[in-house]
Parts: sequence; C-alpha cells; structure tokens
Amino acid sequence: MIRLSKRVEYGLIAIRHIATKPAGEIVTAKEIADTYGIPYELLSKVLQKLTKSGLISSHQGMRGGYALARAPAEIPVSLIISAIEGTRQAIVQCLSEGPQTCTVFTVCTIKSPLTKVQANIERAFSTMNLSEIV
Amino acid sequence: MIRLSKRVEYGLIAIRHIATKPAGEIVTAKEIADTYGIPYELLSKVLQKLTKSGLISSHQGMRGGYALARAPAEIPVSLIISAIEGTRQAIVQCLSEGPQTCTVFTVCTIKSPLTKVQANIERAFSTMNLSEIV
DNA sequence: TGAAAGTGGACTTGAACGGTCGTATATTAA
DNA sequence: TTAATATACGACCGTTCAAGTCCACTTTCA
Repeated sequence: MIRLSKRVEYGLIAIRHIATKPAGEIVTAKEIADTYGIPYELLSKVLQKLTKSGLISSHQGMRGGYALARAPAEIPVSLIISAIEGTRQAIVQCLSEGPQTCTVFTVCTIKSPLTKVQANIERAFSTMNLSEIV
Repeated sequence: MIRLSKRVEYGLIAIRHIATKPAGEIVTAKEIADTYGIPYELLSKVLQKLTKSGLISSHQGMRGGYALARAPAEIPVSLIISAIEGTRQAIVQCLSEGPQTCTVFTVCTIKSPLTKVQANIERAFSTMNLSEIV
C-alpha cells in the first residue's frame, strides 16, 4: 500500500551496519555493498546523501570510509528517509504543495482529514531512532 | 516521503462525496468527475474497484450510478486503500514477499524493526473510517 | 428504441527508479 | 613522489509503473 524506495532501504541497512561498529570506526562503502549484495555505485550515492545531511561523516582517500556523525539515539528514522529522498513528500499532493498549486484546492475535501493520518505516519517514523534498529 | 496514489486520492474524494449525500441517493461518476475536475475514465475504474470490494453498490443503465453499500462508520480508510491498490504492499519488499524471494534475506537486518513502523502505519489508516472524513 | 449510465480492455505517455559507467579528487602508504 | 584506494559526482540507460486516454460493449429506463 505504501512503499519505501530501494535507496531508503539500502540507506537504512547501511547506516545500521555502520552503527553496529565501535564508535569512530570507519566502514567503506565496498564493505557494506559486499556484505549485503547491494550495488556499489548506488550505495555510494545514498551514503553521499547521508553525508550531506550530516548523519554520517565521510573520509576520503586511502583508509577512508564512513562513520556515524551523531549518536544513534540522535538519528530518527524519519531523518534518514528525508535525507535520502530529498524533497519530503506528503501522502497527498495537497499537503506538500502550496495551496495555490493544487488544482482542486477549492473543492478538495479530503485534505484536512488526511493531515491526521499524515501526522500519525510521521510520528511512526520520527519516534523510532537508529539505536532501536541496531 | 511517502505518498498515496492518485487513484486512492480520487477514491477517497469520491467515496466521501457519495457519503455526504442522503443515504440511498445515487451519484453518477460524471457528477463526481465534474465536481472535482477528476478524469472521468480514471475515476470510473476506481469506482469499479470500490464496487467489486463491496464498499459501494453500482446501478447500471439510465439513472444509474453509485451509492454506499455500508454505513460510513463501517468503512475504514485502510479498506478503501487496499480495495483500490489491490495487492496490499509492505513498506519494504521483504515484508510483502516470501522470504525465499528476498535476495538479501539472510543478511537483511532491518526487516524486524520495520515491522513495527509498518504496524503503526496500518493502524493509522485502519483506525480512521469514512464517517470521520465526511 | 435511443440516450444515459456503468464495464472493461488496450493503448500511450511521462516520470521515477534502479542501476551502470566514467572521471575527478583526496588521502595515505610505500 | 608515486601508486593504490577511497569518496564525489555527473551523465546515461533500461525498465517499470502510474496517470491518463480511447474505444467498444452492456445494461437500464423513459
């Protein structure tokens, strides 16, 4: 009924993998890709997104790799998802776009009831953090 | 971050529209399509799905149309969604497919934590019914 | 009988996603 | 200083899927 993208799936697996290591230990993208059979190039991009969002830190060059940038308890699942998917999207267009761009805004009737559902979903993702996944 | 399909969106708008009418009154697909600016042909198929699932009843021929088949309080939003989307899908492949088809099953580590998130989402949709949307 | 309504299959199109390739850049060890 | 190893990043491709369209058929009532 509702599905996370492969990117997010890979991102969750990867960041969890990093979190299982002793704090500060550096993990390469290749190690993660090999361990879980994830396409290396795709995983790289996901990790780069997580880096840009400040959830993990990257270290270039030889002996480089990735490490957590925060404590696992400080990383809610919702942040991981929005970091990877970029534009945060709502369950219906009306909720994520401005009212002026919604074609059926004046007659749209399901908007307000769905905000409640939306809030529930958001909470489902934001109340769970990385420390609970490890 | 997570989005309902247009079909579901149209379905919710439509069934809500039907629910606002006096019980037993018949509403045509054309009326709904015109009112909300929804493509008629697409809406028809959505309504057909809702009909096949027994949420609404259809009346063919002239002066035909659709009416609710149950009381609004007996129609949870989750049923509307699954009626339209057909196969109920999980947020990650692992949860909806059998374990044997999941390529990373043996090493997949995020499956069990995500079942909790999944359950929360399901509950968000199943606890709300049509009578609360009208 | 004809107009109005639902039924249903086939098709097109566009965007998004998963995945790949190639290259540039940074860092470290020898 | 150089070679190896790692991330960074943009361009590209193929497939899939959702949205939308078209059209032929059936049913019903006036």
